Amino acid sequence: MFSYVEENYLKAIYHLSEHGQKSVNTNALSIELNTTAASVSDMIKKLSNKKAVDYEKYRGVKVSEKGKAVALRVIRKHRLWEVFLVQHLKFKWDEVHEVAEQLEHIKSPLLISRLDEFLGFPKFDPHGDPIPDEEGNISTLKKQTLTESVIGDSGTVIGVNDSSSAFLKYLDKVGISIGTQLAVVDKNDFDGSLDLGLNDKVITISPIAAENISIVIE
Amino acid sequence: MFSYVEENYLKAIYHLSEHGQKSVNTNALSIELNTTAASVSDMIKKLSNKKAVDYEKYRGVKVSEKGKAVALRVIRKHRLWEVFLVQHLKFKWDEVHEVAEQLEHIKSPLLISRLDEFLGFPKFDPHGDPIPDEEGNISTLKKQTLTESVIGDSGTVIGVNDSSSAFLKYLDKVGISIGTQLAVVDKNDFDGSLDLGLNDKVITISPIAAENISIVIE
DNA sequence: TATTTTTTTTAGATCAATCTAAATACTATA
DNA sequence: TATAGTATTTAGATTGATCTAAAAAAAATA
Repeated sequence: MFSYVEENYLKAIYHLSEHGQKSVNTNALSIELNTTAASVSDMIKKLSNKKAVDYEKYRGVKVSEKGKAVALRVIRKHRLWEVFLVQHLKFKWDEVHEVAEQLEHIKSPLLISRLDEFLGFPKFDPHGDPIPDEEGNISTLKKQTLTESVIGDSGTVIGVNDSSSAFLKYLDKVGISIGTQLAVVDKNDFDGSLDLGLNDKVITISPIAAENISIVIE
Repeated sequence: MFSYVEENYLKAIYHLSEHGQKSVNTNALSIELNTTAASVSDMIKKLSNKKAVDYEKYRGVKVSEKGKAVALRVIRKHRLWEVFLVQHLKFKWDEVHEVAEQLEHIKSPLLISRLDEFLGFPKFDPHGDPIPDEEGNISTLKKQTLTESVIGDSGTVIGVNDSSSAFLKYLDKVGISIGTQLAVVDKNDFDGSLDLGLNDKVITISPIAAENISIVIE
């Protein structure tokens, strides 16, 4: 139905439009996709004929409902593969993008539903971005770093922003991993450290660690 | 270096030539690749310019050392992904081909070496075909069904030819899975059943089960 | 061996995706 | 509001992969 290239255009339009809200101009797309404005113009015309985008000449472009569904399916695949790469193949969170860009175009609904199941139906990717479900529903929960959190916030760890082995080893030692439930018990202004409640105990982490741990509030 | 399409041609040439031995004719390739003889002619010329095949007009084509290396890398990826799909995503052995045809073209050496490690460095895919290593070395061990085995043969289970859930449940019950070491202790001519030694015990399986279990002799 | 049949290659076209250069439309500013 | 500047689209070409139809070579057969 949609080619590899068309899928990439729809994904880029969806992203640049901030989830399909505002319309996207040709130049922005040509930069995002590393191509020329002329090529973008051509492709938009094609996607418009296929009813995947709403387009008025010189006025920019938006994804249609149909195009949005395509984009969300591709994003879902991208993020599920990222989870697989990080959690099972020892990729660092900053190494996954290029490979996921390829894997996201594999066409097999069975593959993706099985992968989702294998991964335990994750709701966020290793960067903390939400994974759309099969119907394209996407969580509006926002990730935040522990630095941004306030006393009383409690939620689930969904990712880390530093994937050095030193940091990962530290996280392992203090008992934090993806999925860990925790609460911000206190913030110590004098040095920026945080007291976190996890399970029954309270641990203290440095501001540097806090900056690199992302949670979603539930 | 080589496009998706070029990789598929090299793989097809390698397969039809029986591991690069005999030369392959245009018509056979056009059937294998579901295309026309004219297209094949064009592409062979291109691959010949890239030194991936040895080609003389009207005389057929063979993979060069370079082309063989490409083909083996693609085959390696295909078979590793098949193992993943069957062992971790619950695919039946006869459902994997189409998806593996796509996955085999993902370009990332890191991905493949990590996948290999994740899978435990398997030597055979779920169809019993050997998986080339990173250097393109490929086992010459031949798979055989237990039906073809003779008394005294001992080896490792590398695949099953029936992936019905009934059969898989049966295998689980009798303690046979991929990787199981077993020996053919006896064959009972009157009903075709086999006595197998595995671990310390001896079990008897029907000729139907024997037909559907493949091993390699070590 | 001459002729027919089959296989393979070439010639020329098409399609998707891209490009450069030129034309056109919008926007900002004097 | 005219005009200079920027953004966008169109025109026309290119590249990779494919096709059909015709020509050429090889193989089979009378």
